[in-house]
Formats: sequence, structure tokens, C-alpha cells
Amino acid sequence: MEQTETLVQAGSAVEKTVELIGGKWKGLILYHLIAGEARFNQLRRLIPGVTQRMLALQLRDLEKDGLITREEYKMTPRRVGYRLTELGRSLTPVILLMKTWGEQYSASIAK
Amino acid sequence: MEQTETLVQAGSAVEKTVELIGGKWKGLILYHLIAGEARFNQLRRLIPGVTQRMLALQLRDLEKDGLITREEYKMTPRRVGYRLTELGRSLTPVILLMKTWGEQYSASIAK
DNA sequence: TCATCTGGTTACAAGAACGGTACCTCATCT
DNA sequence: AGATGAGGTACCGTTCTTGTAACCAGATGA
Repeated sequence: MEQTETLVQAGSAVEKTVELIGGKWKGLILYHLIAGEARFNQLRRLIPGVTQRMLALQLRDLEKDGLITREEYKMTPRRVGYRLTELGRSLTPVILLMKTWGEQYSASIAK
Repeated sequence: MEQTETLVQAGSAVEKTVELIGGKWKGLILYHLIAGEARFNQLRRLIPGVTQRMLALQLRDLEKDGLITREEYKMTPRRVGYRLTELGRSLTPVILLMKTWGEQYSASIAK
């Protein structure tokens, strides 16, 4: 059964994607960055409920995984901008499809 | 900024989707069920590394969330089949898109 | 001088997720 | 009688994730 390996890799690809956007706030962050660059506190305001700590952690993760870039502007008050990398942008259809599905799902269970 | 609420809900829909397929083996299970019904031990064989316990747990979760159904056939040896519900099947494009993206991602970082 | 804004970090703790091992049931096979 | 296959559950421990709260730094405004 040499096919097993192929199937595993195919499946693992799904898991890989889930791993990258599976954090509690990552989907939300990526969704907001689709619109363009955002600053730290701007994201905090866009995502009610997220704490400084969690936002910072998830942004580090996304950066480490190559989905977003961090850009520090030398000005005062300090300004740091986050934006999608090309790879991150390639995830847009996935995010939007998940958003669409999630909305329909919510509609279908909250009957 | 009344828009915030709209954005939040849109974002939360993404999180909702992640929540449902975010378990360590759920993506894999759903992926295999796209092909059709599968039995418990068949899934075990298709998903190397999963333990009985974890497979059972994740199947319960998916069932609870209405993505799959469990059907017990009265025969011997005992047979239990799992298959996607209509809702679960509606997730197919998402799973496949995540699989495609995951494969490309793996290719783009394993340079 | 003190507070404020931006963008963080660190310490600590609780809870959820995950994993290993063992055990169970029913029926057939040997 | 004992082993085997299918499909689980129970118990227990570890690790991962998330959260709370406090603190830090540079520069500016009151």
C-alpha cells in the first residue's frame, strides 16, 4: 500500500494549513490584514477581546511562519506596521472561503 | 465606527470554521471521508499515528458538531461507518483548498 | 514632574488538548 | 478454553494554549 504515503501527505497538508492559521486570533488578524497594512494598536481595536500579550504572540507566530512582515518606522510616537507577505496574501482565498462557510454554518445551526 | 461589528462577525466566522476543523486529526478525517464512508479501523489505517482514543474523541467532536454521522450496522464482526453529513460535505471546498494551499506552502518553504 | 501614547515583555496560573496504557464487549475461529 | 477482530471507554499524566496583571522604554504634552 504505497498509496498511504500520498494520502498522508495530502492530509498533512490540510493539517499544515490549520497549524498556521489555527491560533485563536490568527484568522482574524489575517482577515484584517487583507485590507492592507495595520499597526499594532489598530489591530487591537479591530479585534475586541484580544490582549496585548496574545496579539503580540500571534503576530510573532505569523511572522515566524512567513505570512506577515513587521516594519518598524522610526518616528515618535513609535509606529510598527504589519502586512501580509506574498505567501500570506496567497492565503486570502482560503480565509475568505472559511469566512463564507463559517457564516453559513452559523446560520444553519443558529436556527 | 459602526463597521467594527460587521468586521468582527466576519472575522469570528473564520474562527468558527477553524474551531470545527482545528483538532489535530479532524482535517485528515474529513479529507478521507470526502471519498465516502469509512469504518473506524479503516480510518485508523488511513491515518498513521492516530491512537484509538484520539480517533474516537475527534469523531465524537465532529459528530457533535454535525459534520459527520455515525452509523452502526448490526452484523458481526461489528461494523460502524462514518460519513459526511450534508453540512460536512459543504466543507469539501474548504478542505480541498486548504490541502492545495498546504502543499504549495510546504513546497515554498522546504526550498 | 507626572501622565500619556505606542508597542511591547515577563511572571504566573488555569484549562484545554493530547497521548499512553489498560481494559471492555460481542461474536467467531482454532 | 483461549485468541482474534471490530470498536470502543476509563484513568492518568504531560504539554500546549490562553489569560491576568504588572512592568518597561522613549518621547511628548500638561
